[in-house]
Amino acid sequence: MARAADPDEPAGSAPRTADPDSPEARGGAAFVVTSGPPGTGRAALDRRRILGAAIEFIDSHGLSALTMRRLGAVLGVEAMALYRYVPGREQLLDGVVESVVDELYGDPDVHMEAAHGWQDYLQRLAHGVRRIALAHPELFPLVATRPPAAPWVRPPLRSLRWVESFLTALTGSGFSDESAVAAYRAYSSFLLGHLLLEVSQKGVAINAADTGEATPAVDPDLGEYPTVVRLQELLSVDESAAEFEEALENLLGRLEHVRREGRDPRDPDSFT
Amino acid sequence: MARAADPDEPAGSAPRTADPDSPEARGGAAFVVTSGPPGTGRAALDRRRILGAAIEFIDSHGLSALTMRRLGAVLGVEAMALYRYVPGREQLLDGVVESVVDELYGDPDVHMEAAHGWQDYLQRLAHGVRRIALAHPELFPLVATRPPAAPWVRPPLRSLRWVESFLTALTGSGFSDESAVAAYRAYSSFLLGHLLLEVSQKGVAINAADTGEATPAVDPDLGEYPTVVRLQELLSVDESAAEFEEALENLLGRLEHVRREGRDPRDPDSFT
DNA sequence: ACCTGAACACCGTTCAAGT
DNA sequence: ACCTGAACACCGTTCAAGT
Repeated sequence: MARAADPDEPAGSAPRTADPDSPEARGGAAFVVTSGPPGTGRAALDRRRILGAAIEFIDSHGLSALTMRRLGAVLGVEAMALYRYVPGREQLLDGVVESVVDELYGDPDVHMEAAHGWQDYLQRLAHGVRRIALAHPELFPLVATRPPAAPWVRPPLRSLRWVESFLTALTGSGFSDESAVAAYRAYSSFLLGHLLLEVSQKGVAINAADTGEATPAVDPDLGEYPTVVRLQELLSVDESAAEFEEALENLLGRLEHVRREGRDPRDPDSFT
Repeated sequence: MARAADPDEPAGSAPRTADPDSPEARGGAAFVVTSGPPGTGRAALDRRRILGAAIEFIDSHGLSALTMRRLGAVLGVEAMALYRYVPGREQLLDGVVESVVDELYGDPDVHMEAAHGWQDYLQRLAHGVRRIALAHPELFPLVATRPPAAPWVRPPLRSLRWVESFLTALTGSGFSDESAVAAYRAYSSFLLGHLLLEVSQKGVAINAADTGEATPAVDPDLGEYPTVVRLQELLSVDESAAEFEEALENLLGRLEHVRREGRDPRDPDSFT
């Protein structure tokens, strides 16, 4: 009988209280990660292992549950040991984001450079980023939202390696410098908007301060919004994949226009 | 100067200079908000006043600095007093987001319904949202990222009132139900992607766990990225306003196409 | 009716100390 | 060389108590 019965709250947002007695549970038994055969988890600590554990932890418990102490527990170590490999929690998160974005390099469907033309390249890159977003829905808001290394680096393509790859592919395919840069900007905005909303719609707590709460469910007084009510079924249909495809093709078409004109896409008749 | 909250300093734990007795200094003098003539700050506490103070606080100190205790201090009250008006910190943030989004209703340039046609309406609405984003750069990531009331509500147009307004305007202007919904989705993605990136580029710590740190500045080994180096100046030019305009007009053009065809915008020849 | 004091169960982080 | 114990300065939140 740890706590007195919750006084109210129909949708109890009660902070998860761990059994204060059990020393095992100190780090939160609910957060123990299956670590393979006994002994496996004892591997030497290093930065890569820590980042990997953090990613796994966020994927399964949400960002807000990630605590230095709990991450240590998952790795079989006290929180303080992590500071030998990572300067602090903020930098840990930066490392996690970098790590996740770098997964793209291991993606066999996304080869650098444009062997089959720039449109093919941007297609594969976009789908690679989308795969990452869907694989780490709890993490993608972080990718979208952490301050980039430089002001002109735009999430989600937030590593210089990808910016370089993008720009060389385009300038090497007939884009002027100006239009390559403009294309980078448009492409980033497109990816960020679509993927952030797709990931959010998937119902994940796309939330910087995630409470681990379930879906907020429908709303109270829908009576005031007749059109919303009438279209509710249409609104609930998930067409993300097709919409992503369509918007991507539209964007590529626009960029092709820009490329052929060889000038700035803000020019009024680039899109007439 | 004045960041008095420094928690560390190698010199060990010499007794903090701040007088622990003084109730004034408890919340951290660095966060005291000028509250007009003496006595003004003592106004009766209520939910609206609390939300307003929270918005002001986030605008000037960043999200991560917002603490129940500090917010209480700003309002001349202990943190515990806030719980009489707000269930907890998470719900405070939800209220803040709702509050900020509702600023749109007070915007004289954004009237509901489409007196001058749907394109004019979507134009004004987009610019209204953009004004909000730029007015509250520290807050916009929260608007973008908090879980919406229902899965089909898409930030940044995250109030049912605006969804209703959007959908009735479009269905009343010749859009089929399907294309009105598709337009809502495309419009949301466009706004979210562009504004999140614009706000981030403005250099604000567009950061859920903002450290109050300065800009990360340029990068280390730029030598490996020759194209980035060559285009760095172009990359640093801020063309956000023009890019927003261009992308918005392009989107509206696409939607007009969809409207005239009266069918799904995913149809392949909507955009040829 | 409205606010506070004191307390609880956490945090991130430091540092001397153990092995 | 690598990890831990203990401590510090915070958090959010509860609840009985004050006014």
